[in-house]
Amino acid sequence: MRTRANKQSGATIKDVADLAGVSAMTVSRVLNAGHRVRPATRERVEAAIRELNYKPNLSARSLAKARSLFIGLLYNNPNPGYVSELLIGLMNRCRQVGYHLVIENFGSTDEEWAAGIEGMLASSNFDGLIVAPPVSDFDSVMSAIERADIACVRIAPELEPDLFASVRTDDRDAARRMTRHLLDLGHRRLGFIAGDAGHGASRQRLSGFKDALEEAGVGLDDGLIVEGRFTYRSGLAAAEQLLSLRQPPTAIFASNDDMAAAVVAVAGRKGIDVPGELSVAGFDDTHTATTLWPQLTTVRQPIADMAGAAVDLLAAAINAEPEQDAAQTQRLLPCEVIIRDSSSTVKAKPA
Amino acid sequence: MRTRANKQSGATIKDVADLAGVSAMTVSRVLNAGHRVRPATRERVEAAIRELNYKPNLSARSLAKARSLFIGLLYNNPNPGYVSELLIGLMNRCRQVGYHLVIENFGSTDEEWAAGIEGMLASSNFDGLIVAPPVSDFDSVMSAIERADIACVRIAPELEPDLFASVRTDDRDAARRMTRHLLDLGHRRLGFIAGDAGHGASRQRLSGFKDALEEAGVGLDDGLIVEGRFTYRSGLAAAEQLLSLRQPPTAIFASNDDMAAAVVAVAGRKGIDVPGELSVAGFDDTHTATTLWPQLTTVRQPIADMAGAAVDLLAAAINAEPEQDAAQTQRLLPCEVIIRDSSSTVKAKPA
DNA sequence: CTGTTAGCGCCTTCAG
DNA sequence: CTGAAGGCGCTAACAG
Repeated sequence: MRTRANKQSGATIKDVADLAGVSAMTVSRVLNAGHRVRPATRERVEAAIRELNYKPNLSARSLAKARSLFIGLLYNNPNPGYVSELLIGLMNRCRQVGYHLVIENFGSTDEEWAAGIEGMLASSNFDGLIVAPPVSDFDSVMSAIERADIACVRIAPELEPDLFASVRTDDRDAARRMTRHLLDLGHRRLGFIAGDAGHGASRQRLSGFKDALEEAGVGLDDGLIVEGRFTYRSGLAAAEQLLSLRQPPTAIFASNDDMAAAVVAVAGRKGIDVPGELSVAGFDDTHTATTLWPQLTTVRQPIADMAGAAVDLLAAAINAEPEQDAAQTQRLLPCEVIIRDSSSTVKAKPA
Repeated sequence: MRTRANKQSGATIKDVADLAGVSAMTVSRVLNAGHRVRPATRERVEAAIRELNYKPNLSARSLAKARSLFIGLLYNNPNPGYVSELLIGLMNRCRQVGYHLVIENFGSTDEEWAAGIEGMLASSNFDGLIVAPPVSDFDSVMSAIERADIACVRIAPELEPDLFASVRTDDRDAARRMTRHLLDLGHRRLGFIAGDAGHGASRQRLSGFKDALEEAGVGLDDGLIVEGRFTYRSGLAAAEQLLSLRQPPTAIFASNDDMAAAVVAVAGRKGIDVPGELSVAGFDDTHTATTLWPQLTTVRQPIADMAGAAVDLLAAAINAEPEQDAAQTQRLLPCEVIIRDSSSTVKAKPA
């Protein structure tokens, strides 16, 4: 016979109950770990579940619990690497926790979102929302969510950090540690390519760079700090500027991988060996970091961890009693410094 | 008071029925477009739906229809750009059609999948499966799905093309058109960097290149075809080889963007201007294509279209009567040739 | 600790 | 063409 998409393909809670000689309710209880169940009965039920390879029907559960079990992801991020890792992290954790993830994307500007968000909130029934940057800083979106009184977690928000729970990475600390790595290799003339000043992460990374220099008692040379715009092309210009200095740096720390890749390219054109004569470090550990040769020493954001934390936080918010709007939790996750081939100890330049 | 995750946040079918002065059944009918409903009644119902902003409860619908409304995506692809675009495309279409997408990933080898797939098929209840490459060519996976008798669509399969419905891009045609673009620019000495011969797309792209040459009556010079392995580093070696030729090509078509980026890098080191003295074309339109400078002329796979087609095909398969296992549909989608800054007309080399 | 009762919101089936 | 009854699988709420 055909089994495809028929009734319940597997066993139902009733089957398990019968086999275990208990009522469906008891099975439900061992499943949901709420009420206490006598160990012996629990055993029998669990055995029956295994034997029948019973899997609860999510639709039925969701219907009975009056929870959609759906989480919406509001996002719009031009960086595919970030998105895919985020999505995968979110989905994995969602699956573990029993939620399903639905993607929503209304465009790239606050205005476009403003047009769509209200309707979405009214018509979809999400148990909660996870908002990725930069949407997590779109005014219209966040206030619409607030009005709708729906559980929400923001990822890497920059504005109003107390609005909803949030998860973010510690970019400043990461930049500090990467800089220390460069210092430990013996470098003293360190160049830094910042991102656009308007970007919060940009400022954090620069601060971390300065922190490390200060801690190490290495003087800050403003001429060695140039501003890029996170693009490859801006990195080209910045690298050109730094490497044309009368006394060029022996190491350059770029605020993202694209700009670091540009540094490697410029060095290549100028016949400067990386990492022999110039160490290069990036930030983000994107595809290019390992694509490039030499592979880039860079900072890896714990995106999967962030995703997991976001789901957990959201689940907590969904289950929390609305009355107790305790202070919103904020999780700060550490990044990882990944040392690859683009950084090495200072070598005497064979000028 | 609190509306969060309570009962049904919005209106139910009953509310709509009451407002329209009909029974719930009638509402259900206009919703599901099955049975005929008198135009006048339909009107009233639709008005009520709009007025109440009614959205059917998916869980209830799924429960009643005995369909999970879940689609599993079996995937494992190291390329983040591909994954994220695919995911987004799939989810968007799924949402339109009323399905939910659940990701499954058991690892990167056929063996790892073999270990997990059976259990998954037994315990999850997907209405259907979409299988992305390279999993779509894992023997153990495909035969397990066949045994489980579950609806399935494969994306870009290479082996046994008739097994299940499938969607793929026409890489050969795309390569042919890109090559023609280069020929149209006046190039006659065209270099080609192939991917690993084991990869089907690789062979397709090379064939397309040869097709175009033949059509244009340009002789094939085997010395101008070198094999890479789709990696940046292998592209470096290939470019080095091509550009060291006594009579180097004036244009190089690489089988993917990473290798094309490597060509640009090597040209840079050698002081060869791109596109002034050398035109470069890639394939895939990945992030690097636009990150790089000059931006890469490349081929864009219609990934979102493929995703949409895959969902549509799957929906059809799910709703089809199992008896009528008609010939499996295969959809072949055209790619787009994207002309950017890395290709231009031949210029006299200022040797 | 466990069972009973009564739905969740929608759709199938069968009457009108 | 439309309505009434019943159930999908599960879990609250209340007994015992």
